[in-house]
Amino acid sequence: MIASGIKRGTAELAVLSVLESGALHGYEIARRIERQTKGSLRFTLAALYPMLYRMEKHRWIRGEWETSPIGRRRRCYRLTHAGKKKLAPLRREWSELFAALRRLEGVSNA
Amino acid sequence: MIASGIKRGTAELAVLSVLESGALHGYEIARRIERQTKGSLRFTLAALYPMLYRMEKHRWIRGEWETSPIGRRRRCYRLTHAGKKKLAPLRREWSELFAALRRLEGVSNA
DNA sequence: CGATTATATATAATATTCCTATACATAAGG
DNA sequence: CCTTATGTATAGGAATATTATATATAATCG
Repeated sequence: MIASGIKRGTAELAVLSVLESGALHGYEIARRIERQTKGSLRFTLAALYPMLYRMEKHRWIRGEWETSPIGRRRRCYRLTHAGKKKLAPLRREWSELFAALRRLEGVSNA
Repeated sequence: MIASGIKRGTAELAVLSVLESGALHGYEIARRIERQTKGSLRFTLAALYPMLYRMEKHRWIRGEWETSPIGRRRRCYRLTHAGKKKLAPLRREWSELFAALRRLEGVSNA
């Protein structure tokens, strides 16, 4: 797993990315991030929930309570229009960071 | 410039990277990072100095007071053996983070 | 000749974002 | 019955960046 100090700031991008393909609830968001990154990126739920609340406050996502097939209540989040618009510049900024670190020879060019 | 939330955690890698090619003092480290990344990555000196003290405490760098040609006192830092050994795994971890974000389609594959 | 910019280091107060620990509640499997 | 999985939620703390401030000197510009 990638150390906490290094992955700092990635949660926002990760959440927006996994929500792009459809609505998910918090617990499932955590699993998707872990699975899709093959375990490299992993967030505790204690980190994820406050992040989701912040993002909802910013109007990038919107949560709705629903009931699962077995009767569990859970909060399902979907990207808002503002959230979709936020993704592109966020990705650009991350790409720029990677380019900057490559220029410092901080990471490989592969 | 890349926003603070995103670049969080890069300072350590950036400092080690610019020190790899030779000893530098704090003020110059800040300039090198900014110049080499074409302004993408920029740290305030108030962030850099405590970072240098931490890294010296960890024995990754060692500082020595010297006097510049015009008589200014400044603290010159160079990588220690431990600091050089730290760079490789740190770079691997950052590469792994980039790969993880690409798998989430959070950034371009370019 | 005075003001600003550049050089150089240092600390205090604050913000953000992650962590561990804890709490609650239910279902499924061994 | 006990553990693991499913779900959401908050408290307390750690790490790393920010702005603001302080000190001190040299160079440059109007």
